[in-house]
Amino acid sequence: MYCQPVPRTADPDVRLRLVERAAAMLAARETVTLRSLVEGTGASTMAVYTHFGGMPGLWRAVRQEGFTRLHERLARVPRTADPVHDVAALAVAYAANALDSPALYRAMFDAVADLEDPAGADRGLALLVAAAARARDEGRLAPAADPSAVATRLWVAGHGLLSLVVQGVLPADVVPAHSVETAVALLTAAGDDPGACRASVARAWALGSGADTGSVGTGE
Amino acid sequence: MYCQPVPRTADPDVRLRLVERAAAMLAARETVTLRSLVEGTGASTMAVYTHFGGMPGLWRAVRQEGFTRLHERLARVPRTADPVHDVAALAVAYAANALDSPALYRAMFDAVADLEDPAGADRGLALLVAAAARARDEGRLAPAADPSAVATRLWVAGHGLLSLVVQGVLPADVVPAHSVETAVALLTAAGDDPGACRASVARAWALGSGADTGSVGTGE
DNA sequence: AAGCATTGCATAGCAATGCCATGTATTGTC
DNA sequence: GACAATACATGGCATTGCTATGCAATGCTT
Repeated sequence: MYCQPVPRTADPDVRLRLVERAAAMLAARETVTLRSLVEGTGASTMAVYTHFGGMPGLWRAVRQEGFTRLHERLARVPRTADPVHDVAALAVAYAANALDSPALYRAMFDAVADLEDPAGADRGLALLVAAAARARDEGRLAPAADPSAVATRLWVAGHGLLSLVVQGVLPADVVPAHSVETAVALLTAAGDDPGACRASVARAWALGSGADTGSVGTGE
Repeated sequence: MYCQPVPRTADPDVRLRLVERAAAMLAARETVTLRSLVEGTGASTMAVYTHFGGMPGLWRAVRQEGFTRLHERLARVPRTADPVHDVAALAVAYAANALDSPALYRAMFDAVADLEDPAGADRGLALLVAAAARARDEGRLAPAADPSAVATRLWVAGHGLLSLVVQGVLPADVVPAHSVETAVALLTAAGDDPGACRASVARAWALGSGADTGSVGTGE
């Protein structure tokens, strides 16, 4: 294969280009191989080795990019006067992110224990923990409720649902109803009033479909 | 590589041998390649193609075997007078199965939509649905509760937890506590009495650690 | 019982993959 | 302006999944 002699200085950031191209190929359902990845970028296969040390390193960077995008999306969720609504809104954004790029979501959790910056993946969860803590502090959850535990349960349940949807086991249209029921169960168990809880959670999902946080249900 | 001229008749079942060897290699954390798989079985690489059509077919058979073993384990869970306890006992067996062979569990859900017999994977869930239906019929859950929906929520949450544990994101020792809290929340939301529900679920997990259904907590 | 098609597999070789040794061009520094 | 360091292109290597070919054993047919 011939690579045009692109000037050295015109090299904004090969790392970024390669990671984004890998993510784009994932989204396009193309198989990402070393050679198919560099094809079209004007780079040779060695670029992958100088920047990532090999294909495992590239995948690590791709997963990191996935968690970065997830965090950015979660951070865009506005804070309202209803903390339980905000907890659910974070779940909506999480689901929308996964359904918008299911292949990337799969790749993220393919070897999620192997990341460049493991703390980066925790930052998203931290937003959920903070929202849960606010719900407790404002009296919606029981004073003894552990925000970290509640957030973890929500995240674990959401991940289970989305990983199964992303793999085609469950259809995408079950996500809202399933999420609402599970979230209401977990948050009610944490002390919230059942009726108020359902209202808050349902409102987040109703708003989520079509809002700028990304619509849920247009996945795959 | 030399393969001893084993007599043709002495061929109990190459399919079974290959699938079991693949599962054993997964458990031993060895990478399963076409050649490393057949090595030691006295078979050549062609056996994989005559029986499975290729490596994807082998993996399909391995996943099927995983779901078969899971179903056998779930079917061994005895039925007691407490249907909510039985629901939780199925969850205990499910978790024990996953933690006993984490690599197989990962492989099962690696492409779970691609199975020889998709209905085989549903048979395990059917046991959980039946237990939930009994809990409703015996008055533990609300009459309007949908056993299928309740079972699915339990399974989805359990899968989320176990897939994260199996990948090293969460430690295995959080499984019992997390499972109890989530199951109590979901079953209480379905209508069970909070106190009775917690007692039933906690008893199942207390018995599960060390019973012949397989101990939970000795994973990896 | 002899011929013959079928089945199951061993051998060997192919294309593609990830990886790396080597050489080379560009950049920054003194 | 020489020099070291960096970044990358080239080419080749081992391994992977796969398959074309041939052979041996089995079972059916007559």
